[in-house]
Amino acid sequence: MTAAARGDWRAVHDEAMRRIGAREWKPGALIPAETALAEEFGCARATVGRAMRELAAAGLIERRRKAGTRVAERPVRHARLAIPLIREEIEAAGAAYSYALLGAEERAAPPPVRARFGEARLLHSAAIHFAGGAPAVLEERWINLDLMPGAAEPGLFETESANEWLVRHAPFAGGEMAVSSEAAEAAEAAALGVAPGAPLLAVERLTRGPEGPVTLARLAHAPGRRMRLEL
Amino acid sequence: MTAAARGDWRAVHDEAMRRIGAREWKPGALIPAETALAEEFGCARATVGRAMRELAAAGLIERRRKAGTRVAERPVRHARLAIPLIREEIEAAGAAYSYALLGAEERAAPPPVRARFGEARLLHSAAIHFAGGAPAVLEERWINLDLMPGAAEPGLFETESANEWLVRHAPFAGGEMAVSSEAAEAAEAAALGVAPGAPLLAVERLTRGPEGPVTLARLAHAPGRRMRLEL
DNA sequence: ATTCTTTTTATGTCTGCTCATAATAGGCCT
DNA sequence: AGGCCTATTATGAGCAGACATAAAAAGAAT
Repeated sequence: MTAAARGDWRAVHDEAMRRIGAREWKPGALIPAETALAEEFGCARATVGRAMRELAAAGLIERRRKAGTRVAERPVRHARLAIPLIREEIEAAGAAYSYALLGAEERAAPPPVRARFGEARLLHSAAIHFAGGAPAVLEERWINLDLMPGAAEPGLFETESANEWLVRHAPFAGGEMAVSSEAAEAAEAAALGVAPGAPLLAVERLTRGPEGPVTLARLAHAPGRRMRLEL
Repeated sequence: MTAAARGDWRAVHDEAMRRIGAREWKPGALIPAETALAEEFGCARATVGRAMRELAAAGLIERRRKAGTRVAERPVRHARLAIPLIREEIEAAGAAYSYALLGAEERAAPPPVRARFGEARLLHSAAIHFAGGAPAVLEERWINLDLMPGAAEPGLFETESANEWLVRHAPFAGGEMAVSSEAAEAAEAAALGVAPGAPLLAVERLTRGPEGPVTLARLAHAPGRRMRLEL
């Protein structure tokens, strides 16, 4: 019969997922070829292919030409973290957002920063984000002026955070992020209004454009703040 | 001419990405319809569709039937965190892995845990993961015995961590994760061999199967450990 | 037996074409 | 104006057939 309707590849996808979950297709084992599955489900090979592509993207199966498709030995699970603007994050929590720039100037960077940007001219900025008047996040940032010369304009980050300006103006091609827990140093503690040694959630984020690294930011979150991810 | 070769949709994808990055297609603006792009690129509509589907999945564009495709106002960026087994994470860092079970028993859970599992019978377990002999991660876990009755077998987690057993046996349908920075409490500090109040990276992870919540884990990472994500 | 070459095969992708679906836009009636 | 109905249209999905590509398997040559 006509099959199709409103989601044929999804039916294949779900059934395959069920079989994997039910161990009908065991971890590491080969599963039938696309042509065989197409015949079994009474659909075109492309439709099975679509379902399998989604499963592969989710890490549930591994596919190789000629070798065939096998169930992932250990499904590599991924968690997704939505990266909101800090302003939106704070406003979503129902608190009033405000922002204060501590400084922005072209400056020579320390070696660990230089290592990522090479010989580029760099703008350094520091700022605090407040939630309901209380300091929530301390932001320290380096911006590649060779790639983003517009960032050097004086007073640019007085009212809008560097992050928001960059989101609107910087091309994006990828990046990395690292999260750790660190004891607040004296300067950080003073800026955030917490005791020295208080546990901060430190997020370091390097953003790359197609032509190279654009910005490196370190966000120190005050104790009590959480990052939520989905998996 | 024949075009194609090894990735025609990828060429469309990359060119679209370039135009978005270069603001040739402005945020919020409609972009040409699939048919128009297909003509421009000299390929089939399905090929353009494939490229656009990937861009939509990446959050760069938003598509609606009839309304057309528009560039996302503010590209929702997200970072991907690969969730490895703690053993693999430690071994990948070049340290010797070992593991000690502190206890595993059926137990009544405190209200915040009950809130997630409802009336299910729960197994509680606690364990430490060592990297090169030094405590690295303290793991406290609740397992839904109604969904995973096999977890109740005595001695099961003596040599293999609950996490590894669950990865192999528990069906997976989704979950949530939260990361925060917390000061080590007395008991945690003693178990991890750090000073009370030391900054720990606390990861709480709830894993759901198709029939309900399977396990809730809290991993307290010793100071100095980092979580790396890609964006 | 080992190494090189050829065949085979499963996936990856493209093309044209058809139909389905959702939402807008326009027309019609009150 | 306001509300309802219908036509239009961009995306979503499917099918059959074709060719491309990578890798395994089989065969040939040393």
